[in-house]
Amino acid sequence: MLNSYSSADKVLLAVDCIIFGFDNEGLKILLIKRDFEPEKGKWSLIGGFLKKDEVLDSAAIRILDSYTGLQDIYMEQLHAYSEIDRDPVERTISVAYFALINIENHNAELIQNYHAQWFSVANAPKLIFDHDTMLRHAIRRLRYRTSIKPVGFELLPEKFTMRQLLELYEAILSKELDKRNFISKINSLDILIKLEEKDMMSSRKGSYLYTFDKEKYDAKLLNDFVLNL
Amino acid sequence: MLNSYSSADKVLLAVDCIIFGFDNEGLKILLIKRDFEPEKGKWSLIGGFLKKDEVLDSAAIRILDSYTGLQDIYMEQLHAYSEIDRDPVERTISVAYFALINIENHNAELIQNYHAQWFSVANAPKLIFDHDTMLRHAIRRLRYRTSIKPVGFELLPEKFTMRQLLELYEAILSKELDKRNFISKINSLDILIKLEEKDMMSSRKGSYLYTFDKEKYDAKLLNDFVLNL
DNA sequence: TTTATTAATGTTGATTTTACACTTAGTCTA
DNA sequence: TAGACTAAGTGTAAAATCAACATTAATAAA
Repeated sequence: MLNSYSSADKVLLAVDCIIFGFDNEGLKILLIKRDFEPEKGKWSLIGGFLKKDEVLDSAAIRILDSYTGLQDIYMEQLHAYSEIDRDPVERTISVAYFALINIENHNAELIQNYHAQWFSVANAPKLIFDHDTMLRHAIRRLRYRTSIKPVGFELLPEKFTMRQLLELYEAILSKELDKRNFISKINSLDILIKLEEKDMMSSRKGSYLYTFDKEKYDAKLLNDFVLNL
Repeated sequence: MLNSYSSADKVLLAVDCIIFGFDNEGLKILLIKRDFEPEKGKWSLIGGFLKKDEVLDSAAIRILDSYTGLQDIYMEQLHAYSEIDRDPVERTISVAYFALINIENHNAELIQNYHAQWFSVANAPKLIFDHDTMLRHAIRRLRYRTSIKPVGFELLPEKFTMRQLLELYEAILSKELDKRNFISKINSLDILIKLEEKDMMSSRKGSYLYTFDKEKYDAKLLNDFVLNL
């Protein structure tokens, strides 16, 4: 009978995380060198299995924390992957999540212990199973998400310059943007605070630091914006 | 050990389908009156369990077919829902799919046997479990999807009038659209064939029938469009 | 042939988007 | 301390797109 619970099959459920970071070299992902079979020694997304009494979102949070030591991170469910032989060991359905982290904050020691490593998205190694597909989908989703929600800031330090923000969007979209047009579009969203403070690292003149004004953004109770870059 | 397959928990995986249809009354969904416990007699999305050697997409196709007799239907995975007690009988994770069907094509006898029924999306009954959430998400996704891909046509007959197309988009977006602006935006996509034939049902004058030009659309090898209505 | 009904069609002003280059501030060095 | 260097900061004009709006056309019924 179609709807009988008892006769239905149970399956393994995994969670794989596409962990994005950003630095002055561009958009990065955190990968791990598998130290167990199958595909030992190959590069892989960071993942784990769902526990019986755990919600998918929590599993993703747990897995991210265990590899990076980070909490309170922006994560979003991407898609469930279920090809029969996607994992050669055993039938496993994987629900992919992507995370946006400030690359400076992760626990370096932890990721070293796990043989994890940051790779430029542009020239990441071939990944195991269907992880390349997951990554491709994650980038597509990231482009969409950053065009309607203020989540790009998750990838930057608390205080950032307009140039950093510009380069972040350029990295996400894989295309060059016009500086002046970009700045005026960002300013028209009216969600940044321009600080007194300047960043003196990048130039003699120094450039103003900005910070995302979450209170103001939330107070608008608004629908998503449309950021056409 | 975190990555050991054998010690990981297995869970039940369900697939629930949000089946959209459209007629002159507006956007509809197909619901079923549950004839088993729990929540017997309540309205529910159409669903079933994933089989051991089945891919999620196939399960969704199988379930849709079994309730409507339809094949070759546009379906898209929506999201995986995993709240611990979402199904009170047993821990079940459900992957929701939505389907777009031409409402005239379904097998009426089949859906009658299943006590399935079409409801206006606008005033659908309260659904069991988290199915209301799924429906809400499906509508949001449908709005997005139809704004970038030519999938709205899936909800219409092979041949349709501009008025039908307009009313479809109005139903999807829950807002009125300007007829002239709508038509010129649609025409600028250049993906419809205007037939000689007219539909004489709706008026004395009759209105031209159109059909979606899939060949032309595919031939463009293009990225998604942006339909700003 | 008049009437009634829905289909079909274009223009204008407003807004948004794009393309584009010079000045400024501050540090370094000669 | 003057001049050179470097990235930051800033505005405008032309083009494209969007939004608002009303009349004529075709046909069947009376």
